[in-house]
Amino acid sequence: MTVTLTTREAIARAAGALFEQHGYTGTSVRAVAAEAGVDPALVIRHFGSKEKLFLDTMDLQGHFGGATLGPLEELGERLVATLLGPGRDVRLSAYRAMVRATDSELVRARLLDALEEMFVGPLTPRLPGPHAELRARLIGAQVAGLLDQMALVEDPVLVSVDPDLLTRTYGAAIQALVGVPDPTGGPVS
Amino acid sequence: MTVTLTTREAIARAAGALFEQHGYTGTSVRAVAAEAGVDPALVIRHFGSKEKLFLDTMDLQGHFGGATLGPLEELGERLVATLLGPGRDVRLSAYRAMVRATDSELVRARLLDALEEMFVGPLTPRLPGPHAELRARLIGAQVAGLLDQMALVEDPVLVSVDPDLLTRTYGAAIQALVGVPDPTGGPVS
DNA sequence: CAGACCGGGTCAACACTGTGGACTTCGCGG
DNA sequence: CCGCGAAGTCCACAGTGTTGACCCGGTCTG
Repeated sequence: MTVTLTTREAIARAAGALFEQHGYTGTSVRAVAAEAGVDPALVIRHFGSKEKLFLDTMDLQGHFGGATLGPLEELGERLVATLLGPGRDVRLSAYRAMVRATDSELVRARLLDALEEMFVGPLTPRLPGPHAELRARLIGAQVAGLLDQMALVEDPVLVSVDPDLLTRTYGAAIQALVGVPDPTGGPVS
Repeated sequence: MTVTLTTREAIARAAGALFEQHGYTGTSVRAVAAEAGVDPALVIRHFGSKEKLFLDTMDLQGHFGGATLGPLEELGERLVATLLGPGRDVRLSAYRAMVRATDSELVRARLLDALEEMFVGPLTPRLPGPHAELRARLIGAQVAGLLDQMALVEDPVLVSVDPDLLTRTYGAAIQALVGVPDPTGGPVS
């Protein structure tokens, strides 16, 4: 319960909401300013540019927090389950806004950082077998692919399919890159 | 060798080049007009809007033409190999431009169409086992994920890794969704 | 043949964008 | 009390997509 709100916070809050809702190009600096009850030039003065405002506002980190830590046998399923679990809409919105803004090199760098921090870092030392780092990156790619179809393309089949089925099916595909067999069987079991 | 070029063709050609090079928001209608030696208002008159010009110009279809047709045992590898094969840069550029423009509902619909035409349609009747359609869609998601990391995020490791290794490794992961074992062994063989 | 129509092309304008610079106002330390 | 820096305001600039009015050449019709 923040009773008072510094203008900077007010701007950041308004920006976060609008960016998630309408994307990067879809929200104007003037709209953010209006929502925060502030002069447009002021938001630039505080954050430097619309791009920096976007980066300061959106945050992907921590969205897959503990999912890479548990037993390797169910890593695939756990990743998908985390993706589809609580906060799913926020995750999808954030990813959508970020990817659509990849014109910006800073945004690309941020996404790459997120990949390193969420997948490559935690997973590379844990994966058995050769090319562990490459496989960690490709696991990230698989997760990105699912996010893609759900958040960007909005495939109606995927967004409405039974989450458990999706978790088992796609989880098994991810498991193929983990290199540790899933005790529950293959994707077509 | 087209000796003469209708203005409409000239505009489309200029637009295609600029969109691939600088993306949707990165290229202005005025820039396209200048490149085509034409008045900005004319390109709108011919194509209706910048959005429609983009859609008329970019084309994803046929990029995975025959890859879904061969034997199922090597489908995964064949998909990745096709992706990385001749025309790779064009494919990546087109995908990049399309995804970054998914603000537009028309662009989303087009991407969804491409998914249906390139994966769901050809693959669903061929995949053995249950949930064939879902698995076909998820194969599309996997391909999209790889495209993502290469074209959008531009992961330097993935773009420079040995294509054969990438083909084998990621191909095996896709193969897990095909449901037919790859005779060459698993991803960590 | 005159006149109407019509598609292709030009020009100026609109409302909007992100951003920079000049200016005022306010709170605090010397 | 003075001054100084931060916070906030206002206006202007260059650029965006798009529109409407206009023109001009050819073709079909009366």
